[in-house]
Amino acid sequence: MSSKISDVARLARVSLPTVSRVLNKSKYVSEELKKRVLNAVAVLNYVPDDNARSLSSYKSNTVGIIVPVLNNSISRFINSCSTTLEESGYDLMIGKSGGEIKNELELIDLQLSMQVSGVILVSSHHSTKTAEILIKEKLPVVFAYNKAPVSGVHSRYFDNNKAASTLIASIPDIDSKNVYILSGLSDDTICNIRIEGFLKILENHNNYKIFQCDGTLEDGYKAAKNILNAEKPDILICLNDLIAIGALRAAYETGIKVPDEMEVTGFEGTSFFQISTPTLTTVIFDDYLLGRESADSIVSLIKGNEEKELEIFGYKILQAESCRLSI
Amino acid sequence: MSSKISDVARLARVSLPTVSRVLNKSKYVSEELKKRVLNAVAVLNYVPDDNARSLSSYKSNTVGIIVPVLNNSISRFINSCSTTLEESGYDLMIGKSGGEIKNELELIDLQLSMQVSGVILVSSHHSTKTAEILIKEKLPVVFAYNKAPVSGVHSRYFDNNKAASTLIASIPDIDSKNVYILSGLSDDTICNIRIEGFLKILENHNNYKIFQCDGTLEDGYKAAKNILNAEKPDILICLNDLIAIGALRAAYETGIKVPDEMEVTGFEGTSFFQISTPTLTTVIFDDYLLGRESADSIVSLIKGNEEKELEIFGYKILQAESCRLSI
DNA sequence: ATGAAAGCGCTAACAA
DNA sequence: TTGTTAGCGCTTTCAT
Repeated sequence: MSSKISDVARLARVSLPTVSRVLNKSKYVSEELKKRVLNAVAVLNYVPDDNARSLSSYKSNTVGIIVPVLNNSISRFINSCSTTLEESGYDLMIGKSGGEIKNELELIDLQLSMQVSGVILVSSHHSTKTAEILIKEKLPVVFAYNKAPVSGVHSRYFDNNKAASTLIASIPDIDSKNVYILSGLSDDTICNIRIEGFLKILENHNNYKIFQCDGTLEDGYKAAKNILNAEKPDILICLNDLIAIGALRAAYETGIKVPDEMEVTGFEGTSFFQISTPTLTTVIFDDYLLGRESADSIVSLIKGNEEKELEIFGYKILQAESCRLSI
Repeated sequence: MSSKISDVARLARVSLPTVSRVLNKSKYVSEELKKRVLNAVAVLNYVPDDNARSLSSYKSNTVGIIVPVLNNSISRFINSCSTTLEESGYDLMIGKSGGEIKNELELIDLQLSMQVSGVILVSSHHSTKTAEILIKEKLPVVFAYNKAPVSGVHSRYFDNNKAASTLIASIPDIDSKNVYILSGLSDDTICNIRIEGFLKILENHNNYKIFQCDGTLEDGYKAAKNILNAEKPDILICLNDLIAIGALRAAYETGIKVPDEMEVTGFEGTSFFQISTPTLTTVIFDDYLLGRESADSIVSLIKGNEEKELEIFGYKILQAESCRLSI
C-alpha cells in the first residue's frame, strides 16, 4: 500500500540512512544523491511513518494539550497554540478532562504513551498530583491559565488578582455601595483569586456579600433572580461574563434598570459583552496571546532552552454601559 | 526512565507476549498469570508505548480531525466528538487548516504519518482533491458539515437547504416584502446552499437582492450599515448569526427599529441569539449531535462495519423578537 | 495456555 | 560523504 523508506532507497539507488538524512536534513548529503532521493519521494508519494520515527529516535513532534472543556476562551487559546506549534513543526494532540483529575491523569498517561514531546495543561484548578507526575516524567510542561501548584514548573497565566483589584478600585464610590459578589464554584481557583483581588480593596468595606453559582449563564440567571427577589444590591460583581449575562437578564425580568438602579460587572470568559443590553463592563484577557506564549514556551522547553518559570499577563478593563468606571 | 514491556515480563515472571496478551485482552491468559502481570504493571507504573504498538500492529488508536478554524460551533462539535471517541478508546489529533486546501493536504499527510485510524474532516467547502487522496489511502473518513464532493465517501451534515426554505416560508407575507439577503463569502458552500434554499421559495418573488460580506460580525455590521444608508429593506436575511448581530447593531445605530421597521433573521453559527437586543430569530443546528454521530460513524468505519453513506440532520427554527414567524 | 523468534519502519552508531 | 548493522518497544506468527 503505502511505500516505505526502503522503497525510496531502492528507487533512488541509495542506502536507507541516506534517505533518512535527506528527509531530516540531519547530515550533509551530496546534491546528486539528494536530488535522486527527493525525486523518488515524489514519485512514490512517500510519507514517513511517524511512529517508527518516534520509536527509533525517542523524539516525537507532537505536543499534548489537556483542557477541562472546549469553551469559547479555551478555543481561542487552542487556536492560537495550534498556529504557533504548526509553525514550529509540531502536531497537536488534544484531550478533554471534563475538569476531573482522574480523567486528567488518564489523559496524561495516554499522551505519555504517545511519546508527546511536551504538554500544555489548562485548568482552573491545577492538581498537585498531576504536576508531580509530570515532573517525575521529566516531560516539558506548561501550566496555563493558572499557577502551577508546585514550584519548578512553568506557568503562564493572567493576573486575575490585580485585574480584580483594579476593576473594583475603578468603581466610583464603591465604599458607599452595598456590594454583591456572584461567584462561580468554590473550587475554581481562578474565581477565588479574583475574589481575593476584590477583597483587597473591599477589606474596610463592611457591606458586601458573596454568593455562589455554578458559573454558567443559566445558573447565573437563577442565582441572580434569587438575590434580586430578596435584596437590593447597588452593584452586582459577577465572576465571569456568563454569570453577568444571566444576571442582566434576571435584572431585566425583575424590572431593575441597569445601571441606574443596579450596576453589573462581568469578568473574562466570553465575548458576549458587546452584544448584551446593556453592554457589559468587564475585564478582557487576550487568550490568543496566552496561547502563543504558552506554545512558544513549550517549544522552547522541548528544545532544552531556559525559560522563565513564571509569566503573568495583563488585562484590559472594558468600560461599557452596565457599570460606569472612573478610569 | 520509564519501564517497558520486558520489565513487566521479568517482574511477573512471564514472557513478553503474555504481557501483551493481558494488556490487549487479545487471547486467553490464565487467571494466575494475568494477576501477576497486572500487579507488575501497577508496581512499575507501566505505560505501553503507543508508537511501538502502532508500528508493530499496523493499528493506531488515534482519530484525526481537521477543521478550518475553531469557532464556537466547531468547538461544540469537537467537544462532542472527543467525548464519543474517548468512550471508544480513541485519542484525538486536531489539525487546523485555516480553510486552505494546501494546509488541509499537509495536515492529512501529517495525520497519515501518525497512522491515524480515521479522519473526520470539517469544512464549509470540501475539496475534491482532499477527498480523492483520502479515498486512495483507503482511510476511513467522514466529511462533516457538508456533503463530500465525490460519491463513495461518508458525509454527515445539516439540511441547510431545507432549513433555509422553511425559514423563508415561515415569514408572513414574504411576497409583499422587499427582501435583502446578506451572505457570507461566495465560496462558502454552506452559504450557497442556504441561498439556494431561500431562492426555492423566492423564485416568483421579484423584489430581492443579495449582498455579500466576509461572514464576520464586524463585516456584517459594515455591510449592513452600507445597505441601510442607501436602502430600505423590509427584511434582512442574514446568512449567519454573526452577520445578523452586526446587522442589528447597524440598524440600531441607523435608528431603524427591529422588527417594526425592518425584520432581521440569522442562521446558525453562534449562540448569541438569546443575548442580543432584540433577540434573534434564527435557525439552530445541534453541533453536539453532529459531533456524536460523526464520531460514531468513524469508529464504526474503522471497525470495518457498514455505515450509511449519507446522514442529514435536521434543524430547529427559533422564533424570537427580530422577526415574527407564522409557525 | 504459554514462550521463542521474527519483524514493523525508522534512526543512530559505527565503519569504510 | 555514504553504507552496514543494530535496535527502538511492541505484536504476531509459529512452536511447544
